[in-house]
Amino acid sequence: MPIPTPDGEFMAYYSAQGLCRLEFPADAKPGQRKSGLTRPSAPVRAWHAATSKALRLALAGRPSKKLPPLDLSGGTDFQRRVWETLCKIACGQTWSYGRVAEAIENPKAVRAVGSACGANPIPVLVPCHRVLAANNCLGGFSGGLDWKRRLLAREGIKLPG
DNA sequence: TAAGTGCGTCGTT
DNA sequence: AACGACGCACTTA
Repeated sequence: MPIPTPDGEFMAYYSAQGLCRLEFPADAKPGQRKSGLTRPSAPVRAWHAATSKALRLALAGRPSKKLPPLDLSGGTDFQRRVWETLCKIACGQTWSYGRVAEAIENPKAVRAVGSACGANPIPVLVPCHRVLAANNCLGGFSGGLDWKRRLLAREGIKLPG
């Protein structure tokens, strides 16, 4: 379901367990089919309201009080451990990939942590953008580095350079 | 200091 | 067997 924001229209997808995917606005919107022939179920509508609110707060660089239930069952065990760890990073804070690796008690799996971040199905709400490389430099971002910079800037985080 | 190279390491495909 | 959203040690200029 679409989520209009000042930064464009995000797309949220729900499973029976909760929010399972969040997509950045598509820069080009070709055959945007009008979905929503059926009205979503009551729980999904409630989840979507929570998602929308949390997303708009996050885009404004503010911590969100409430999140919808997240369905992370799409990932492997390792990925879920990483994603759950990401959720512990407070707004306005940044961790290094190495610190995340330590947090999941697999300190040498630094590079694998990077891969897991890249596979994060719910960017912004699962704050993979708060993970920087060891030298406090940007690293990468699945949605594009410009997004990562913007999100961090709005949380008041300054980057070298 | 800044930029480039090489290698260790590990989960995923 | 190959490939990364890494980290570190170690050159060069």
